[in-house]
Amino acid sequence: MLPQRRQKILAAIVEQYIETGEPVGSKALQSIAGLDVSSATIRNEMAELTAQGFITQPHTSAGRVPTQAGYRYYVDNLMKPAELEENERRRIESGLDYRSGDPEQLLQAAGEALVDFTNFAAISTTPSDEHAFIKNIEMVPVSPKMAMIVLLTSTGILKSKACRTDVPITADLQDAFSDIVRKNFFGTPLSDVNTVMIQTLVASLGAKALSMSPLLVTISDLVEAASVSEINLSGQSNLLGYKEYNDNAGQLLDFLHREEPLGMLVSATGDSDSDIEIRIGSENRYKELENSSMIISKYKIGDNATGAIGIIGPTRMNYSKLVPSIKYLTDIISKFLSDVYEEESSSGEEDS
Amino acid sequence: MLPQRRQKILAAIVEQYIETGEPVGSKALQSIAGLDVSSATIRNEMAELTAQGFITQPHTSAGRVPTQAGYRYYVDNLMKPAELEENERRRIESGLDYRSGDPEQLLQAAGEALVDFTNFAAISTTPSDEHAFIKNIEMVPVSPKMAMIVLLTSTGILKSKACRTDVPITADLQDAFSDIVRKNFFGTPLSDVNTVMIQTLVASLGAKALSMSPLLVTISDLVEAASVSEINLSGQSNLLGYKEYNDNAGQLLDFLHREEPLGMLVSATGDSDSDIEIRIGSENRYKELENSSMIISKYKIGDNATGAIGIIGPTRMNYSKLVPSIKYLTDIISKFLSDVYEEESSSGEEDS
DNA sequence: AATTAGCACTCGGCACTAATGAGTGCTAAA
DNA sequence: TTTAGCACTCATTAGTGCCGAGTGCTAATT
Repeated sequence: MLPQRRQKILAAIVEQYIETGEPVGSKALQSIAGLDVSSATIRNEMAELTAQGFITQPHTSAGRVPTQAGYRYYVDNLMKPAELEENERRRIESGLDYRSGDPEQLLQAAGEALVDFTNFAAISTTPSDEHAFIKNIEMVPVSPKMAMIVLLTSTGILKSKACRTDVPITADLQDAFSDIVRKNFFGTPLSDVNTVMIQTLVASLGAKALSMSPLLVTISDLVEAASVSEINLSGQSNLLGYKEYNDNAGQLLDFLHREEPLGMLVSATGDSDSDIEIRIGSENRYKELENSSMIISKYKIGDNATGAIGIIGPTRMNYSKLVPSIKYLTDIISKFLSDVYEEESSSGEEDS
Repeated sequence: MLPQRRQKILAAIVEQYIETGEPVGSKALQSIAGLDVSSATIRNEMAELTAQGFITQPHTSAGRVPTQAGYRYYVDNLMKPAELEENERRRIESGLDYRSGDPEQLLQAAGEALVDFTNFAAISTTPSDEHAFIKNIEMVPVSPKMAMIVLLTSTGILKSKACRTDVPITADLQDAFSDIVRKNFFGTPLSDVNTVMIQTLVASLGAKALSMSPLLVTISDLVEAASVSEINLSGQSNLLGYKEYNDNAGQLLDFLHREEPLGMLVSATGDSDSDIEIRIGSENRYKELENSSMIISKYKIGDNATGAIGIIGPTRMNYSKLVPSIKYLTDIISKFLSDVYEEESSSGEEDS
């Protein structure tokens, strides 16, 4: 635990640097930190802080800049989350007009809202729920030998895919299909649908197997697509503006463009007790992000389904403002989605 | 019409500059252009070309660079489109695995394919068809007072939206709904569905009006969403790498991020006789694009539905390679989509 | 009349230097 | 323990001179 005065100085350095982006010197601190000591005393303290690794100087004759450890200490011990103002709340809310019931769209919109509000890049995932089950499957003929299969899950995910059948689609075929679907798929957990299950089912169909097979395979594809939680990234171009990325912003954007690491980033959330997580610089484990921070928050639908939403930006970001903003957004999302999908997520359990 | 030799020189300048990005001087041209004349002669010709506005020099002691007019002349008169090699064709095709029958996804994938292939940004629109009609509407209950409405159009566009009803959803309600839908919407052109039509319909329902109204309004929303042709932009971050955008690439990305002008850009396609259009620099009418070129190509589904796909990049792009590539991609898209949706787009007309 | 060799000229880019000033660490006094 | 004072460091900026690629022009050549 740092002595009181040194804490004050560190906090002042971090906050000042976050605001201006310039290294902050002893003179400037004198007036900011509200300490009645001379710049020389502050310099001594700064020397200590430097020795402890909380701040550095970009070059000998410059002011100090927080190190990663400095930010970490600030976030953990010094920062007091700002209270959101009414108009800020409204600004966040206004971004997400929840017209369509589609969770994927809501999360997308939430991402955009964060982008607008924070001027950083936003990342979000659609809900994933290991207990999600199949709510409905419809078959819609679009041409003599072609049908659209539509899948709806208990978490509100809607997926569709065209499917070419080997035989013409008749009313009989449609009836048979909806029969099979009703018996074998309604209420089935997504995780239970796999290649083996489909093959067993096809085998049991006898004469109908030939005509049904492509349709059932399509269902399997759809379930797979619905199981994977999608990751949305938006507002990347905002990052260009920050001078900390200066010339090699392209490198960061390229990194963010790849899907895999993003998944890791988001899914890593969870070890912390609180549901908001701040990762500073190399805490992100990827060296492309060593100058970036993430603030990621989990949302919940009922007790099972979860997803995450957050931002990515330069380490120099206004943590004390952003944390409550993201927390607030997460609350809204949780509420929205729970309102729509929670009720029946439990009422349908009897079915499996 | 420029004299033969001057044409050769202009072509050589354009091609060399496209390749290297450096201003090209008289000496370099001597060896490239395959002309047996001295550099002095070439200089004279270059002076002429400069006077005619086809090339400029960035500064007095530099080589020449094509002007916009120079590119235009090259594209119109000198360029011979490169023959695509087999592996290039494969590279383009491999990008778009046409698994889902969704045109929106196909166009998205096609955009990505172009991004990978060209290293520029790609832009694409989903098909729009003034003769498109409603193929199917389904209602899927998701909770006691909540249903998902799914709309499928004759062009394969699938839209869905959650809808909260004022009264509990009963089997009766569902039957009534599907009855109304069958009678009033199946086969109806999208353009016929509007607020007036919905209101008239609601008015005619009598007792059922109250329970049906929100559902029908949702249909109207969906039709609207399906009518608007969506614009996809991808690969923006590729543009960062090009030195012609150097410091203000962010400005271009911001511009591309706004939707409205993009729509204008794509929809402006059409006056030309061929179905591929090249717009160089300020021919794009937006000053944010004065250093950019677009190559846009229209695809067709049958005779009615059309959309466009193309690329945006710096004016210094390899036109002779890109034009056939994009043409090829367009052909594939047209074929794919026509295969799936053309047949029934005509077979269903009897219904309205 | 067209082409070419030769030459003076232009100007961006690079390397080098000097001046500036913000900010530090250290020492000695309070 | 705090503070005033001072020498020192070093990024930044402006100024200077040189180099060389490439030009335009002129006069000679074909």
